[in-house]
Amino acid sequence: MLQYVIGYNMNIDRITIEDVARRAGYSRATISRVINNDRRVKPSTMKRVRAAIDELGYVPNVIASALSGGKTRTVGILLPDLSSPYYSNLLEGIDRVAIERNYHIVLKTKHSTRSVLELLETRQVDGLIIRHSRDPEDDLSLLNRLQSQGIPFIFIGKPSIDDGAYAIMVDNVGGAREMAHHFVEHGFRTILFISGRSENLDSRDRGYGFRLGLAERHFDMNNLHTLEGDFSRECGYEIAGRFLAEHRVDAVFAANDRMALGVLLYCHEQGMRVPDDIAVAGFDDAFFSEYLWPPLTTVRQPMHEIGTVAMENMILAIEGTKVSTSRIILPTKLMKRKSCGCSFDHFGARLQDQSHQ
Amino acid sequence: MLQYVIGYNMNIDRITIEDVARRAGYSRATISRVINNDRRVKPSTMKRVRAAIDELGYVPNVIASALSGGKTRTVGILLPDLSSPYYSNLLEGIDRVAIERNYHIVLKTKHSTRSVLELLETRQVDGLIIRHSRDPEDDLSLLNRLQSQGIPFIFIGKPSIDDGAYAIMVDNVGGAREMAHHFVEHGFRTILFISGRSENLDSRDRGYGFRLGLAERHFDMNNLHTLEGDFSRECGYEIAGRFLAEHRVDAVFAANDRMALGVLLYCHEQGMRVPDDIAVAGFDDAFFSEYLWPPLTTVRQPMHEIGTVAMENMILAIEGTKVSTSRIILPTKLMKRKSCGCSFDHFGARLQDQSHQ
DNA sequence: CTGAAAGCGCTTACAG
DNA sequence: CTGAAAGCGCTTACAG
Repeated sequence: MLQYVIGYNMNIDRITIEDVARRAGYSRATISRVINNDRRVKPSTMKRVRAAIDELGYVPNVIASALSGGKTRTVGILLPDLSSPYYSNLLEGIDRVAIERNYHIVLKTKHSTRSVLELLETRQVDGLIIRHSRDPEDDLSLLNRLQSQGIPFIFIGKPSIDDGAYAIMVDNVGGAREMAHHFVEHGFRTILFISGRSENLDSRDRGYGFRLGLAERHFDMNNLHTLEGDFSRECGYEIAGRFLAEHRVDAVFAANDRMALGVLLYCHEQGMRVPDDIAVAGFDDAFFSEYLWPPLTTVRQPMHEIGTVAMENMILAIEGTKVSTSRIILPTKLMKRKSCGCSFDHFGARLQDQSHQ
Repeated sequence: MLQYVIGYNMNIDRITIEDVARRAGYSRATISRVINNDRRVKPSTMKRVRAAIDELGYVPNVIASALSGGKTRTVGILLPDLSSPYYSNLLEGIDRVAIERNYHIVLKTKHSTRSVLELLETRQVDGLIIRHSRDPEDDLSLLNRLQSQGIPFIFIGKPSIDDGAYAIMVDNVGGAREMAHHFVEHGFRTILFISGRSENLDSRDRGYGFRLGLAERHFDMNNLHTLEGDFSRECGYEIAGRFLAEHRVDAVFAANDRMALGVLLYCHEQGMRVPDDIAVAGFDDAFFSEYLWPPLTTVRQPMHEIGTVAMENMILAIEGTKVSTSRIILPTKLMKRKSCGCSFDHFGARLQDQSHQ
């Protein structure tokens, strides 16, 4: 039987800074300085202390360190929610770097702002990576706290505050522009673009990039129709229904994959063949996109890389390194699949590299 | 500009146990006892102290608590990996309870066993929820540590050690049995079952349940063909190719969704219509299954509920409550979608409830 | 460049 | 039932 023996301090005599001090012949203070890379310690003692640490296999107790004002080697990750699998790649990227650098990550969702404040107050985390939700108001008290306490934080996506907050973003403009070029290569003459809400920054950038790309290829802009959606599947379905009943276009580009999915569903229902009768593409490369029928051509956000870059920069900030830029924009990748008219077999992903290039 | 002001203890004078003690007119020891629900304190002082805590809005510093042998209100979650979105619902379930009960969760993957040991040694976590990977060897040193230190741990799925370890499991037998009944209702006379590896416990249970269910409905077992797969998409594709080229069956039941996906791909390639020419079903209700074409009939593992139940029991264990069973089995749910021949519109999920019931 | 000492905010035998 | 005191394992001004 599993025994819930609790509370007894069965200390498997852990090696402490005291042990190292004795072994190395220095004070605890010096050992601490070596651990924290204090430049004031003489190189030779540094060496000796390090040797003692290795011999004993000493690992600092971050709990004690945190309590006395040091670091915890832990960073908090704040996500809008966990219900959808949208963030698994992001998390994996973050985790990869965490493992490499021996950091811990504690996961929080937007529902627990109070709990996040507690993390900060008690110094349980050294920094915060924030993927903000739609509505930025939530973050305000949090941001104040972060700024006043001088705790490093990094946004994933456009930050909800302006003044130079650190952020990792995605090249929405470039991604949509590339899609536009690809559409023109396919020879599409009439196109429907379904945007997100007009106030949404991602959607705006994607719309801008798409128009830019079409213009560059001398597409007749009179044949580009634009309708405003809200990023939901239902809305994609509805707009497709409303528009396609009366107009005919060669292709639809939705500002995200969920709306593209809605369009696809409408087409199936109406017996329109994709891509033969009409091409469809989206943006995000969401978790479901390659499994749709037909597999969805889309613009991949490099979520994994966003995670690694965010975490790497977080660690730099925590460890006090000056960072030159406060914003980093990562390139997207056009995922050509069947829904735009490119041809692949049923294992799609496998043959991805064959087309164009 | 974001300022990385680090290391300065800008203590926004946090309220400590000392403040509460003064306010309530008791010693720090007593306050601590109240916080930890020590039964020895007199009800009346309990009341007074609680009042003081409320008035001051005091929140204990878990870091300090941990250092002196108390709890951290943090539980570690150990996952095989984060690369796939398989665990997002599990995480969400865990998180929901964590929020409710004011716990933190720190996320770890199998690649960082050393780092998990560190968490345990320094008492950074009060307990561990473990979703083990295929190969249970990894866990051994970890398990020893857990048992010798008396730290509560709970497995998701069949545990890799036998002796009564706490585990939350899924009713593989019941789920597959229900699928068998459903197959018979559809009138299938010849069936191919693709199992997982013979040593895989999940696969065995599913195979057993499926045969059981067929037998119960007087299915002629001579018309059940069984082939061994390995849970991969490629293998499902291959086996379908090998078998269906020479035999004809009414339906295929794969022991997991990835193999069912492989079967689907093969059918598309060969121009076999699903479900008209052949029905296909899987097990898991993986993240992609409802997005396949046609949407895949499958057995849902209640991942969200597994998460909540695991976390709830973890907290019980941490807080020293005796728990009567060490194993909990949660029911599955048959997700009837188009691939088995049930009919739905393209929003599948929406109409789910209409059939049978 | 290094050490002695105070302190971080709790918990828990030990007395009473 | 409650308090005084020691201690958890670090960090960091302050001296030297």
